[in-house]
Amino acid sequence: MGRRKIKIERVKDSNTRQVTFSKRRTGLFKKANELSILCGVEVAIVVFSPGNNPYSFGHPGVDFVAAKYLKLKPKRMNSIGNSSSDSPNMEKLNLEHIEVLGQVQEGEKQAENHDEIPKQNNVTKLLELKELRDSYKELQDCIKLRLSDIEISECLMLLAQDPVVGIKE
Amino acid sequence: MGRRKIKIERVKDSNTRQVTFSKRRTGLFKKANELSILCGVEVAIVVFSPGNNPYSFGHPGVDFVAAKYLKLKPKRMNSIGNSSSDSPNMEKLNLEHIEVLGQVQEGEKQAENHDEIPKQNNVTKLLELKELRDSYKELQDCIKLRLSDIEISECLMLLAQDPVVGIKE
DNA sequence: AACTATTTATAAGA
DNA sequence: TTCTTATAAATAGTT
Repeated sequence: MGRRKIKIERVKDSNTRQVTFSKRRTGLFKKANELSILCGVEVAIVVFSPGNNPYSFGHPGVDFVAAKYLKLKPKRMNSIGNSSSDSPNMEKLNLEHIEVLGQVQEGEKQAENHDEIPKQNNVTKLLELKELRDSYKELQDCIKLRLSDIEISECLMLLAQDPVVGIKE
Repeated sequence: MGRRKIKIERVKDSNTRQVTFSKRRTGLFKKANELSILCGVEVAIVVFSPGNNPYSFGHPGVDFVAAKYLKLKPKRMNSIGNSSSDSPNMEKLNLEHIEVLGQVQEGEKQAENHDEIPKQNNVTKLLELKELRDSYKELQDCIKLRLSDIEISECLMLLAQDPVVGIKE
């Protein structure tokens, strides 16, 4: 859409990135405004700049649309402690979650115990933070792994159910 | 941008309006996605269709960006929210927390995308994915809760270490 | 859902 | 930063 075609990937030069951000943010908000008028609909956008400054657009207002959207969300279910699933996969997944959760909490409890020891310097705190960070990393890895498993199994299932005859594109 | 130039005003024909909405919503989300990648920034969009159905796009997630945005508004916060300014370590921890949450939500989004593959016989799998998302949410909540505990305990420790003589601001 | 004539957005340059 | 402009991209009306 300019003098040259560009790949959609992070712009390397920080200055160019800021310029691109300004131009495209303007374009995005303009499009959102047109959409809301043409179709008579409510829209809200929030975006943080490369420098982490917030910019927003909303019709009739960001807060209004956000509130309306967030009201829809309370569709919460309990699945960890309460195995409402008959699926063996889910069962395994839940067990795994519980296990990881336990590990995380154990790590955190250790950190808390260290708190009670007469504090001397930042070394203890740093260790705590490191532990906590490691716990998060572990949890994150576990979640990604389990998600991959589910995704793969679903792909296989789709293929089995509905054999590929032709692939478009 | 089409066969003819149009005025930016509410499209009268209801059918045309719905078509315009679909096309432009797709375009808007695509632009938002490009912006977030090109500039490495966080963005969230919520829009309600002419039929009042919600559509959203977000990187790393609508809720994530919304929460970050809404946090900016309450200028007055107490203990937990402000603790970061008293402790460089806490700052790092908070950033890490945000990062991890973002990555988890990114994983969730992948699951959601698979959700949208239109297949009728996948009810069971879809339910599993739904539960998976819910359990992730629960995990997130749990992590947030534990993090609050840690924050509180660190605040108490800092106070014990360094009794407050004066409170700035 | 595709197609395409046009309009619009924008990348690079000034 | 703001303007210019060649070119890429989006889309209005059509099929």
